[in-house]
Amino acid sequence: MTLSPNTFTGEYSYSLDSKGRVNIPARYRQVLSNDNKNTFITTRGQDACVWVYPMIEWKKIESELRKLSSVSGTHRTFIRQISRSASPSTYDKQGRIKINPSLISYAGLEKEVLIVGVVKKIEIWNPEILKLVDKKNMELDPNEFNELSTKIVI
Amino acid sequence: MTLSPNTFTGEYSYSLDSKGRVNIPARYRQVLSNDNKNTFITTRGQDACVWVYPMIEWKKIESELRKLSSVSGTHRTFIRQISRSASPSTYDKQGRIKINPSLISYAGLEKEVLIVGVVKKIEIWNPEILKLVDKKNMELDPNEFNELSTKIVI
DNA sequence: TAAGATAGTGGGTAATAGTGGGTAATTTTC
DNA sequence: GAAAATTACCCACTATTACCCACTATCTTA
Repeated sequence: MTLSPNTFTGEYSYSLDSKGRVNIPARYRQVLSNDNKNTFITTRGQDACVWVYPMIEWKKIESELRKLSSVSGTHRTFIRQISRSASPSTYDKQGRIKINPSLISYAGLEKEVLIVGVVKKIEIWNPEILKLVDKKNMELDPNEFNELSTKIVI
Repeated sequence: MTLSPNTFTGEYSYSLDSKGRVNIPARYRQVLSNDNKNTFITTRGQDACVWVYPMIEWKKIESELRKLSSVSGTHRTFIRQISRSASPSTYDKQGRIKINPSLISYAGLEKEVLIVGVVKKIEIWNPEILKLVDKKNMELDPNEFNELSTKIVI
């Protein structure tokens, strides 16, 4: 099976163990390009979840951040917010990465987690929370969906 | 784990000891390029924190300083401000650098400090103060902030 | 469907990282 | 130039992490 490199789709139900480790689905590891060196960057998602970027993808963000100036207060704050929660994690022989305690509590993760591929990155959710967020979004944003449909054809 | 050299992300809670030393997280030391000779430059941050530059990165700022006439007024003031309180510090065998008393009082540091990687440099905060600053920043500039995040992160 | 291979989970242990403090060397001050 | 203060260097203890091994479940293939 050869899909586009560094592209993630589908969802998987996995478990977060007592040491804060989660397995990255084998399917996802298989599509990683070699220049990622088996490393992901975990960070806070916009929603209440953990975002997991393949290293290569994160480096693009990093280089954009490097271009911002520390003279501007807004830029400084922005860089800090994005950067502080980002930390690299190379997966072990069993394919697991470590999630920081602060990210675990931010995303409200418990033993059972849902891993969702969202094309360029991976999201890790507490399944209960995702259910709620989904429900809320469906009700709230019909306009945005319409707007999206003008941009993307499925 | 192979990240870009001299690039810092993530946050760590460490302690400032009675001799004014703080540990530089091992992760940060590992990504330092060799030409830094284990040396950082500490200086006043624009916000109420201590900025810690790898020596190489600092040298770029120094060369900006030499070109003073060619940069804008605000930039010039900015550079002068951080330049005047800058001092080098090589970390010891345990990976600790020394922070000047004047910087400690400027940043209001106490025993527990928060070390934040902001890409090109490292910030050292009193966690209480950062919390307040965060809160204040939330109220500022939501537009510019959103613009940045849609452009860079999503 | 049986057997081998692959994937996911749990836990033990050696190595590394962080913290505190002592002492000798160096610098500062009177 | 001597005393005091500061600094640099070293050692030791503890907590944390990374690495490894083993077991079970699932998937694949003959």
